[in-house]
Amino acid sequence: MFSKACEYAIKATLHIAEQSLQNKRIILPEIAKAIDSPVAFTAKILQQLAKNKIVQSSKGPNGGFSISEQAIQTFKLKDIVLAIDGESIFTECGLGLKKCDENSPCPIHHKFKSIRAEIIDMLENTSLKELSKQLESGVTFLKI
Amino acid sequence: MFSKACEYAIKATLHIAEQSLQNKRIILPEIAKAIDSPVAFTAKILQQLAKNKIVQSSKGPNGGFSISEQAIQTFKLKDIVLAIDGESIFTECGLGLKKCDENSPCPIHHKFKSIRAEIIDMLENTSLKELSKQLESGVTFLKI
DNA sequence: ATAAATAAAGACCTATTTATCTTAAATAGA
DNA sequence: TCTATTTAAGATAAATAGGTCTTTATTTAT
Ligand code: FES
Ligand code: FES
Repeated sequence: MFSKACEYAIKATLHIAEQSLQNKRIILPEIAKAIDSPVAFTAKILQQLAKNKIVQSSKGPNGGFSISEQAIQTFKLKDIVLAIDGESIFTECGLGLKKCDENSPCPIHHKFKSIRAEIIDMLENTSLKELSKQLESGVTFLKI
Repeated sequence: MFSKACEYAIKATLHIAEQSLQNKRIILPEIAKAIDSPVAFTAKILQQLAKNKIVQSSKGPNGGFSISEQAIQTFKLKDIVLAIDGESIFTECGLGLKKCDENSPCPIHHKFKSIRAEIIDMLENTSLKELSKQLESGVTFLKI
């Protein structure tokens, strides 16, 4: 469903959010450890998230990554997916036709459309808050 | 959702089915043309479909590919997807955890589970018959 | 038998994604 | 100001997915 980069992006963002809810900054190597991801690749992804104002980065001692309470409440999964994977998941044909078009539908268009609608609904309506709270309370996990 | 190979596999199979419903064999270059796919790559995919007994191939003049009426009625999308992409779509964690496990769910597990169930339902319950009939009657398309 | 038409098989190439490495920039604190 | 700590940026490398090419095997018709 998502690229590896996007998977890491979601996990990293949620881990940062979990820490930020406790007013803690967190540095790259600890993020990578928490989500079981390659450090340097994670750095690239966090750069992109920072450029997209989803996370905030700061350099130097006591630096690291954080997310504002405001952002945790307003950003949805959709925002991360758009920032990393673009809009393909929202628009593309399930069989790879050049365009997903109601007027020349592929064989699975109608069935795929409703599944895609569910995916979009999930991405649009799932907030970072909700997911990071669950992480904090220990009912969900970011690795193994 | 599917690999490129799997997309081609589904389209090729449906085109062959459409032809077989009219008792026509069809040769590789015509399949590739009908589904707008690279010929040599399509050949590889058809080989795999033939090994998995989803399509039938025959060599030599008047050779080509076909599917039995029986197969058209009994095979589902699921069979093609399993043959080409394996079972990952049916089992893997939406965030790439090593295992999708109810007992240590990732943050999107519960939401993803229901979407995945819909996908599986679609793949298990959509027969080649149904889709190739729609193609034959011109309400769906395999390219552009 | 021979030639033509077809798919099968396997080696090869290319593009994209995933991942790493090296250097630079910024910041905090001594 | 100097050093340590952190992210940013960009070049590079490795792995995977996507795609091609060449040769072989099989079949049909002449
Ligand atoms: S045309 Fe294929 S999903 Fe819409
Ligand atoms: S654990 Fe991630 S989808 Fe089940």
